[in-house]
Amino acid sequence: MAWRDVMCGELRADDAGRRVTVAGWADTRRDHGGLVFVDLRDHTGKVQLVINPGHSPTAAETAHEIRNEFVLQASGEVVARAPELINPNLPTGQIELQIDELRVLSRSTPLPFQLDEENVEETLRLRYRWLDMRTERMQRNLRLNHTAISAIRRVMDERDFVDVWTPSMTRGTPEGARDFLLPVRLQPGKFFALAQSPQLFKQLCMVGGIDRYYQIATCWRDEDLRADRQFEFRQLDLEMAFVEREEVLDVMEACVVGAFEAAGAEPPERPFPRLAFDDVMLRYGSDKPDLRFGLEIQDATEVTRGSEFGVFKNASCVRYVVVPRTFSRSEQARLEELAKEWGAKGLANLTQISKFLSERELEAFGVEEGSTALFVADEEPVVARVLGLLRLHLAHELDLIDATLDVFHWVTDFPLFEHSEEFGGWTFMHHPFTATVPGEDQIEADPAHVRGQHYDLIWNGWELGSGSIRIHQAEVQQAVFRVMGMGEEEQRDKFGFLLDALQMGAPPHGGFAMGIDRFIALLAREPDIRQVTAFPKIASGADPLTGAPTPYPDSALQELGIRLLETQAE
RNA sequence: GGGGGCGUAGUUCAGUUGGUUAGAACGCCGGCCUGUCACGCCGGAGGUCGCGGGUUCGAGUCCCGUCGCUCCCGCCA
Repeated sequence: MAWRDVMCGELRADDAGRRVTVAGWADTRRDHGGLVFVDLRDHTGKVQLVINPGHSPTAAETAHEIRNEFVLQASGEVVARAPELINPNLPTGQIELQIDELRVLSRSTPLPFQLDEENVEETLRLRYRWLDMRTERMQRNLRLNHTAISAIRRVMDERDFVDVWTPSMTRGTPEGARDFLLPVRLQPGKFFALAQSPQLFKQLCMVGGIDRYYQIATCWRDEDLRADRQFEFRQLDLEMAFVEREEVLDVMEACVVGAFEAAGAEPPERPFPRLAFDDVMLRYGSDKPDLRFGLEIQDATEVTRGSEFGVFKNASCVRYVVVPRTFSRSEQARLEELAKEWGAKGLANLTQISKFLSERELEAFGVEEGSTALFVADEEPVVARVLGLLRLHLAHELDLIDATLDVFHWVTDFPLFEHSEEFGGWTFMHHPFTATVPGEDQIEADPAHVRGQHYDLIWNGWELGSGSIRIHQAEVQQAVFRVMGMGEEEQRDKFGFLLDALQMGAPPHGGFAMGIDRFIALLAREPDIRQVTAFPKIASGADPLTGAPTPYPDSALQELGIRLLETQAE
């Protein structure tokens, strides 16, 4: 006999009279001594079981044993409830099951936390994730995860993308994020790296004539964990041959809209706005600005050139935000303290420095009564970053964000290179495979001003992902490597296979990679990706469920040619 | 590597200027209960106040250290 022939949440008034068998978890029991009520739950919902000793004495005897989260199988007749007994809070509330057979399939010890309790400490939820997964929230999130990915796969299918599997164990990329290293017994002293992304493999697929590649690819990066970052995460990774930027953006927008529709949410309007990097850095101080609120940054550098105010006079960049309220002395001090934490030398309030400023300057700022202008003067990147973070901080603190909005936009026209203090030279801003927006001849002549055909997708200030049109000519790729200070030998060593491929008939191509987990967290209205991940790690980098990572015996390490430092050995 | 927050019963929390036996709700255990649906009523068990040290006649409360969790900065091509 089948374990069940109907799901708990499916029964309705017109099922009255049917004899059914249901199975699921005891959500709540109300034991009246004689009569016992049990709300039986599965992922579709709950249904009330009525166990009446007059109707079935053996079932009633079993019913008194039931505790929370026991797994039960129950058979009986679907009975319409009398009008005064209907429960309007339950979709199945018009009926109940009059039970004549009841089996306990599995018992449960008392739980470490109650499933309906809110604010349970997350580490405890993760330690017992199998319980947490029974909650409506986690059921909804994990199913949304599936729904969204299914919708995206449909978009990919419709557009003739081919799902190609690429290796997880690959060659390290020391320039990027920190690699997870993987020692290998057959090659002692050498390491694979877990793929940070399938970037180079998908480009090789283009050279290989796949034409349109995609993959829901797992990626690994050994960096600190955050609300939007885990060690391992999934990307919608795609690449297209013979393609222009707009075609890539069109595919990505179709994926986003497709996922929204599948989730039953109101999709954002297409096309998403395209904003230039220089523009967003100036106005929002970030390359992933949250556009759900204003507080735009204003530039004052022209006006303050030659200012009497020393702080302004000596700064290469002066910018400010106007906040529609005033701040107390202590509030101002707190903001300045934050600005310093973010790297500014100070945070000037117009009312406090006005006596140092000229008429011309004061007029140019034109701040209204009841508003506050906050200035940062420094090198341009510092000013942008600090005001960008200040803008976000104030928006949260002053509750300026309309949480019902979904603002998608693209950021385009990124610089190809940025100057690196750390390396004392040029380094790429996103990755070194991005094609330029004309001006290949400028790559070496004027690296500071070369723009890459790179684009980021932003949702409410979260970077969902990025892509670019790639370099498909070996000479151009080598020019980029040279700007980064990479000699011929190093190029061959690290990227010889790519350069070889680019010399054997590489089509123009481009693509994108979107962080699926971030996307789904936002779609689920969750504050972090752990809430949409079945078994995430906590911020310390451990898995509270399995206890991983764990030490290994010396014998295993020896086989891999690894010896721990004394400080690490237990 | 740096900064902020938190840590009291199984869970979520309260705990006054430092003062007698550290409380509540839910959960758990026992009893009663045939129309409840967050069932109700009666009774009960349950605490290394994260850990270590200090100040004090006296510390959950103050100080120092440490551990854990968390958010942010750095980092994340």
